[in-house]
Parts: sequence; C-alpha cells; structure tokens
Amino acid sequence: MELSTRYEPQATEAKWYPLWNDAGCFGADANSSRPPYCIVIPPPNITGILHMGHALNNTLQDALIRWRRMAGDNALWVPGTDHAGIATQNVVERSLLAQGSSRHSLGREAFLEQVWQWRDKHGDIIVNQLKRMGCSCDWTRERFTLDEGLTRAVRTTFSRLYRDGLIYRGNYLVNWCVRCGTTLADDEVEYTDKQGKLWHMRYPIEGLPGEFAVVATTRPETMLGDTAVAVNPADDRYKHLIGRHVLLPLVNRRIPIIADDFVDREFGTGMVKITPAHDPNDYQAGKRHGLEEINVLTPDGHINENGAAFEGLERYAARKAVVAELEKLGLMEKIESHPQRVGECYRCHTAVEPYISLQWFVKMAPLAAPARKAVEDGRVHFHPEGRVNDYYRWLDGLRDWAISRQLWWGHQIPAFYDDEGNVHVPDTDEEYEQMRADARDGKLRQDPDVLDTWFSSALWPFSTLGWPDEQSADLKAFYPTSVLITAKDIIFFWVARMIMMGLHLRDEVPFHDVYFNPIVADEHGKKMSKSKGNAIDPLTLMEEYGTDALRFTLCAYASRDQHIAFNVKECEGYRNFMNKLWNASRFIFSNLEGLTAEDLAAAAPADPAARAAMPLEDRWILSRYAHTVQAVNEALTGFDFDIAVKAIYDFFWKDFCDYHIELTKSRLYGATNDPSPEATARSKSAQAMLVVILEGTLRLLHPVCPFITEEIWNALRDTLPQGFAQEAPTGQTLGAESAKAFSSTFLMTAPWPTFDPQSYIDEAAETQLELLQEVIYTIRNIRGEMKMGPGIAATIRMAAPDQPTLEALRRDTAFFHALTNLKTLEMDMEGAVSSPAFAATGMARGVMIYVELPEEMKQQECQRLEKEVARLAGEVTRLGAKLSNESFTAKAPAAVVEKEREKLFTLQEEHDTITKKLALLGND
RNA sequence: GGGCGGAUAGCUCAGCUGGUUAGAGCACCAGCCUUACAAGCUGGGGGUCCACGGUUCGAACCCGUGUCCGCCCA
Repeated sequence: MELSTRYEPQATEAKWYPLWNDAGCFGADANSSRPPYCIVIPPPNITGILHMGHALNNTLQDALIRWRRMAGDNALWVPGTDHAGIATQNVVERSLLAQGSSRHSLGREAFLEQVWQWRDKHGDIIVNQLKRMGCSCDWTRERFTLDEGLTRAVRTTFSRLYRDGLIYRGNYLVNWCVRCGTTLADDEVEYTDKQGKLWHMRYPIEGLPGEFAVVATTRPETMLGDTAVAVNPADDRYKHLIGRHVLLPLVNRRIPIIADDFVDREFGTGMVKITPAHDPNDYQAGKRHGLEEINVLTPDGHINENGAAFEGLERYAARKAVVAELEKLGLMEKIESHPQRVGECYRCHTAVEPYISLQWFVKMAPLAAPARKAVEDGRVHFHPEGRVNDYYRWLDGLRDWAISRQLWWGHQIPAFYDDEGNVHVPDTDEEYEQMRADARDGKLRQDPDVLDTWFSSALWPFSTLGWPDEQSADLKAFYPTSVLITAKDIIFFWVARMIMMGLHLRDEVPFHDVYFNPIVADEHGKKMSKSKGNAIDPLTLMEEYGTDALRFTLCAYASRDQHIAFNVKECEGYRNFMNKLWNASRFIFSNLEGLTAEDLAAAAPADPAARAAMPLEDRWILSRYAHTVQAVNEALTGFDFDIAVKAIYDFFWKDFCDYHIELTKSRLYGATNDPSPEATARSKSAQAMLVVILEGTLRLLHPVCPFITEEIWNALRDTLPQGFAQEAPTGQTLGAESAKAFSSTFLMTAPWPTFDPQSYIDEAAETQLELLQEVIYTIRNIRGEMKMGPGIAATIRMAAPDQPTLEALRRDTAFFHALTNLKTLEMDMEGAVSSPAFAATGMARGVMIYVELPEEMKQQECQRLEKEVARLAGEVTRLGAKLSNESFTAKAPAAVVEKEREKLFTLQEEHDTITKKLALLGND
C-alpha cells in the first residue's frame, strides 16, 4: 500500500465518524448485563459555538467513555443542549429589532415560534462541532432542556418542591437586568472593577440650620428613594444626631437618622444614606428598622413616578440631573474618584440594578444540608479534592434562589392564579392540562414568567434518563451516573444544584465523581474571552494540526493544575507525534510479507518461561509495553490524563521507535539474504512483535486519538493476510489478543488490553537493555564530540569489568551494529583487550569503551577527558563529604547510605580510570 | 478585604508520600537527505527550582513570612 510520508488528518477525520455512527457504535443498551458507565454531557447552550473550554471538557469525556466502552462497560454518554433562556431570547430579539419588530409586537406565541425556528436552524451548530471532534455520544438519546420529557421533569419538580414547602413566591430585592427586563440569580451577576465616583451629598438636618448630614454614594440617583440616614451607634462624631431627621433634598422627604452596626465608620463620612429598595445592605437595614421601601425605577431602568421632577429619565441621565441639581443647590460637598465593583448581567453585561419585585424562590437551606453531607461522607468525590472548599463555602453562604425570569423562552412557570388571587400549582399532568385549559378559557391565569434555565439543568442527570418516569429503563440502568466532567467555574451554577435535586427528588447522588477540568487561558495565562480577542478557535487548530493532535494536546495539558496557559506551539509537537505514529506504521506495513495468523498467534506468550528464548529486544519491549498499559490504566482511573498520554508518547517514540524498531531491522532484513528456516523464523517473530506492539498501542491511544488510530488499525488489518481475524486463535499470547481484537469491525469497539501487565514485566531484560543503551550512548557521545560523522565506520573495543557483563555484551553484539556505524567491534575482559594506537575513552556501567581515532584528535580527546574528570571529581567530593558526615550515616536509612556508598565507589573508579587515561595521553 | 491555586531551562509544562548529577517537548548550537519519518535522526549547551527564614543527616518537595501572577467570593 502506498501511503504518504506525512499523516494528513483531513480525509481520515471525515471518514470514520459516519461509519461509527451508522454502525451504532455510540449506542448503549439499557438491558445490558455489563457494568454501566455513564456520563451526562454538560449541555452546551444552543447559542454557543465550540470554544477551547468545550474542546477540553468534551475531549476528556470522550477519552473516558471510549476507554470504558473498550474495557467492556456498558458505556453511555448522553448528549444534549440547553435552551439558555436569556441568551437565546436576546439573540432572537436582536434580529427582530433589526427588522423593526419586537417580541411584544409579535406576541408570546408568535415570538416563541420564531425562537423555535431559530433553534432548529442554529441550535445544533455546537452539536455538529462535537461530532467533528469525534465525541462518541449516544445521539439516539440526545436531549434538549425544552423537550417534552424534560419539560415534564421541570413541572414535576416545581410541584414537588412547592408541595414540600421549598418553593415560595414573594416580594424581595433581586438582581434586575434593565436591558433583559428580568431578574437574575445571584450567580448570574458578574462583577468587574471599574473606576467610579463617590459623591458626597449634603442633607440638611432638621432643627439644626446650616448643619448637614453628609452621605457618600456611588449611585446618587438612588437618593430619590432614600428613607433614612444611618450612622454607626459607636461613632462619637454622630451620636448626638441619632433620632433627629434630615430633609431629603429634591423630593423633600423627612427621613430619620438611625443607628446601625453595619455602617462602616471608615467609609466616606461614616454616614450613609439608606435606600431599601435599591441596595442589598440597605434592604436588610430597612427590614431591621421597619423603613419604607420606595422604588424609584421602572423595570427598564427609568425613574418612575416616585422620582418627582426626574420621572421618565433614564437612570444615568437621572444621575447627571440629580448631581447637577444638588450642585446648583450647593448640596454637593465633593466628588471623589472611587474604585468600585459593578455587577453586570452575565448575558448582556448591562449593569444590574438591585430591584424589589415579586418573584418565585427556592428555599436553599433544606436542600443545601444534604448536598453538603453527600460530599462530606464521600458519596460524591471531587477531583481535585481541594474544590470541596469552594463547594462548602458556597453552600454555607447560600441565599434563596430566585428562579423566575421575566422571559418568554423557557419553561413557563406551572403556577396559576384565579380572580381571588389564589395560587394553584398542579400536582399531576392531568391537573396541569386542566389548568392550561382553564387558562385558555379565562378561568385561570398562568404565571407569565419562565424558570431559570439552571432549574432545568439541575435535573439533567436524571431528566435525560427518563425521570420522572421511575420505571424508565435508562434511569434504572444508568442512574446514578458515573462521573461528571465540568469546568470549575460552574461548580455553583449546576454541580451543587444537581446534587441537591438528585438527593431531594431521587434520594440518590447524581454522580459518584466530579472531575473539574482546568480553565483554558491564553498563553499569557489570561482567561480567554471574545471581548479581549485572545480566544483561540479549536476548529482552526483542528484544521491546522488535526483533531487527534488537538485532543492529545488538551489531554497533555490536563494535569492537576487547574489552569492551562494554552500555547498553540504545543499542538505542533503532538502533531509530530501523530506523524511519527503514521510513519512507524508505514514502516511496519511494508515489512509484513509472509506473516501468518499462526505466527502472530504464537507471539508474546504470557508464560515467562516461554519467553526466555526470545530476543532481548522483544522481551524488553513487552516489559515496557506492560508498564505503559499499567500506567495508562492507573492514570485514567485517577483522571490524570496528562500522565496517560505522556506514558504513551514516551513508550511509542523512545522505546518502540528509537530502539525496538531499529533493533528488529536486522531480523526483518536478514531473511532477504538468507533463506534459511532460522532466518525466516527470526524475521517472522520480528514481524509479529511489531504487529503486537503497534496494535496494542493503537488500542491504548484510541480513547484520546480516535481517528488516526482507527485509520491505522484498519490499514494494519488490511495489510495482514486475508481471513486473518476469522482465524483468530485463542491462547495466552498478546499475538492472540491482537488477532482477536481484529475480529471487531472497528478499533473503537475492540477490547481494551486486558492481559495482566505483571506477567510481562521483565526487570532482567530491562536492566540488560539499559546496559546496552548506556554503552551505545557513550559511543554516540564520543562520536558526536569527536566529530565522527555517521558515514565513518568506527573501530570499537570494550573491556568488561566482570564475566557476567562481558557475557551480556557478547550476547547482543547485533545491538551495537544496529545502532551505530561499526567497522569492527572487539570485547573482552579488562586487561585482555589490546590497546589501540589511539582511541577516545568512555565508561558506561564499568565497561571501558575505546573508540579508535586518528592521532591528530589527541588534543580534543584531552579536553574531553579533562571535562569528564572534573565532573567526576566534583561528584566524588560531594558524595565523599556526604558519607563522612556522621549524622548522615547514623540517621539516614541504611539502604540510602548503602546506595550512596556504591555510587561513590563506582564514581571513584571511573574517576581514577579516566584520570589515568588522561595522564597517559599527556605523557605521549 | 477573604479564600484557593500557581511561581522549576528562553517558552509551555512534568517532578505523586523529602534520599537526583532536577526532567520532557519546543526553541538554540553542531553533525547527518543512515532505503518509516527533515513534522525526522544523533550529539551538545542551557536551571542559586520567586525571595528570606525555619524543620531535617538531607528540601524543588514540609512549615512560616514576604513578593509577583491567576481564579473565585465579598
């Protein structure tokens, strides 16, 4: 097969997804007896497009789900989207505005029809992007928060909570977005630091002509709604004023001067104005002191009828007007610049107003306590564990949750009012339908508001599985789900609420583990945002480097650190890895001639005795492979994605490509010149081993890099003889495991490596090969430093320090020929090796190595040895000092001391030997 | 202001329970088109592990203080 020397991801990535999907590879089976493994996707919102956070989050989910699926679990990844009440409504309203229309001119029904149209047209953009990334979601179970089933879940929850006394309606101070015309939950308000102003205003004190109460404020227009002035009761400056009244300017209202502990004596003048209807602190103070709450704003942010002459002014225009008027009256003491935090709507970034209105709330305290306990007693584990502190702190400081939104797009609140003002909340679907009918007939009126989108998100882990139908097969099979993977910035938005709802409604936690994936920032560590213009588009990266490379990069970044400074350059390195994988595979494909199913079946037996006769490099690579499988299993189990991918990277590139493949070449090529049965057998064993390792690595890597692995794996099978998989042999060999894997249609449905890594770990082979590696490294090092190009064949002699080492070297002389250009290689015991005319000298594990060189290199060799002696002398001194320190030898563990002694002994020997060599050279 | 996390090579990051001569990739330097791969191969240079104290025979790692950066909350 002719393959390009470079891996080109585009065609591969386009090819496999539809094949997998059409073959039903993504689907889970609710009736399976295999152990369930379920992840529900954090539903992206329908107005969203894929950003780096999504890319990371979904790569990790896909890696886990593909891993568990291969490992034999009944793996289900439930996909879906959320309706994003405010965001979606905003998008459609903007386009209506552009057409000179509005939702109000359309009316509720027609408007909703438009939104649905918009969602049908644009709502699956992000879903398609997830598919482009390779996400193996079960699309037959795709959900949308406004689906009939999920809507029923929302209605059921509302009734349940209402009946349980956990939902109530009342007039309270809430966060109000004047642009969206809706209330917001506390955590939907984002705060930014701005340079604002602090206005010091004078309120004339009644009965004390010429004296003023000077209050400082950042929002002067709210003074129209002031109903008191407050001082700290312990503030001696103002004690005498407590109980007096001031005359509120502009509106001429007589309001009291009260004392309250909450007043900060250091802030401003130490006197504050109290505006209960427009400030959270003042609201509380107002309740404590029974103050009147005077609302001065209209829902769209204009001054209302309570604002006297300022009625009708927009809030910022009113601010200017109020300030100008006070200045004119000489009531503005001073204006300072003042840093302040401004709360903004998380969807439209308009400054939020604290605003009193009639809303629905969820009582949080009774829900928070069990949710806290579930994490405390380990029914839900957080990874990294430290995140529990955020969770606890949020739960502990929780205020009731404002759930009604003055929007049309969403779940309309299932509460109905009759003419007497009674509230009716249906308990059943039948009651609900009846009330809807009554509402149409005008007998009842349904609450016009909708529920917070997060209200439906909180139900997602079970609503997607069929709840409230307790008999749902999916619910029975997959709830509680296995793990939730999410970004930590929505820990409150929904992790906590899902736990609360899961516990309250189903008496069970919604998931056993929560893994918080890191936040992806730009290369300078700054959070990515559209407004900053530092956002990286994952689709661009996929096009440039390939999806697998991007996925690999994201996994490599997903360490315990909760912050990723994403550097695009990293993708390049892992793109190169994909290319390496590709080219190693090409090499293997072109060297499989003559390999049979029997050859493969016999390869890599689990029985160590059966492996004893195998070449060192094969025993070694199997041991390395076994370590890698073990490392990957452990890493994925512990959500250490970076460790998993780096283990594969190092194994494949450094062990397999750099050494094992190179070492098999002589066996592979040997058969072409030598038709003997022995040579053929050697060649076939090499071929089989290459297939075993490549095939196994592809399976290990598949969860992270699904496309390239599927491509190569299929190409590998196609390269093998016809009927290969059908003859899949059984038996305790990795060759048989690979052959069996090939009976799967796809790699994605092939089994995860299940052999016991322990049985393939071969410490003796590893130690032996490390000796050879060190020797070859020493030779290459000398060649490099002595400017001996690869074209020059070297004459090498080695002197072993002892008989076992000599035997080890002699057993595998092919190793040296394979890895460096040799003319002659001689080896013997120390003393038995004849000294060459002139040679550079090196030592590796006691083995003396001579690389013959022309005499004129003597100068360079002296320099090289001097450097080496200096290095060794330094080490010897350091270790000597350590070992002559009595407190070290007395207090450190014996094993540590012994290790250091041995080290010193070896170093001392090397030092002395090299010193002698140097002396000899100098004497010439 | 409170909490959490981070600070290790020019850059991006590993370094798990203290016992290393502190690692990788990229970048850099030198040499190689060695019949899988120049997106490659081989070798090399490069770090008072933020600072200062402390614990310890021994600290990148543990404790304290400070500085800077990031995130969250008020």
